[in-house]
Amino acid sequence: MTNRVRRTMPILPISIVMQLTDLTARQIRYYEEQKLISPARTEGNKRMFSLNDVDALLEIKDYLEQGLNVAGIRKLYESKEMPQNDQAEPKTLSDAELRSLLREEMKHQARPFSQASQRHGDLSRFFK
Amino acid sequence: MTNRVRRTMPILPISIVMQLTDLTARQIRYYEEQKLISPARTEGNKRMFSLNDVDALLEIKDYLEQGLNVAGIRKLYESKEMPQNDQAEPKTLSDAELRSLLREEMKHQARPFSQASQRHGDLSRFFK
DNA sequence: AACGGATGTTAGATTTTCTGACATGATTTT
DNA sequence: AAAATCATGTCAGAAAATCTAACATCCGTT
Repeated sequence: MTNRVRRTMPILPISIVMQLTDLTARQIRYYEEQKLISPARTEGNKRMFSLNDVDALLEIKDYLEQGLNVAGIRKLYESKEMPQNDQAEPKTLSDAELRSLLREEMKHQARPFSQASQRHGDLSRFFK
Repeated sequence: MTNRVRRTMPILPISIVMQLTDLTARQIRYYEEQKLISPARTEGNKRMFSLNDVDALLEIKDYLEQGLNVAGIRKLYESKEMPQNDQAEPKTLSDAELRSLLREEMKHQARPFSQASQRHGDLSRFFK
């Protein structure tokens, strides 16, 4: 529980997140606009990122490099973060959607995404 | 070594350090002026703090509350940090190199750290 | 009472970040 | 091939965060 607090506490300004992820501010803001992340804001409206946010960004970056597009990543997250809500199905991907995702995958000869999503996402290794 | 990198990497703006330590900006700047800490600076001259810096501030706060004054704390540190191995941080690493190093480590599933820090600041309250 | 140490407060300058708009190269769709 | 879409670059103007420097204040000591 305390752990969750630690990793979700917003402590990093965008400049540092840029360094940590090698993403531009433009990219980070775009991913937020596309609902892939939801960084906190200061009273003055500045974005402030948690360790979890950085993990997510690294994962997003990874997916993009493997050929997925933002929409696909969003779908992944939507279906992944459903286990909470056991109402009906975790919103299954339509055939068309799935085909689109898979086509992207094959094009870039990427591994199945079950792997990538597990590899990254542990920035806490940076810190003690 | 990597552990040292993690804890010395400047990632926190003063506003966050204020929250983490319950110190005012004035206090933090004063302690720097008095050579108790040496936070990094951005290109634009903004202070950027490491986890070690925060630990140090918590320790300083503790000492002050116990009745020591700044001069006394400085003396303490001067005699404590005499040990020869204090050139452990090769100042030759560029920021880019550091970041790349850290990212590499992350990809390769770095193992947990072991080394105990000399300081006993309780930042670990916040981070794993 | 005067002094020095630690902190508060304020002002003006500079840096950082923000949003919004438009530009661009690469694909995909029509 | 033209048009549309995606992800990102870039720029401008505004607002927020931070900086230094100076002066003020509170509180123990001398």
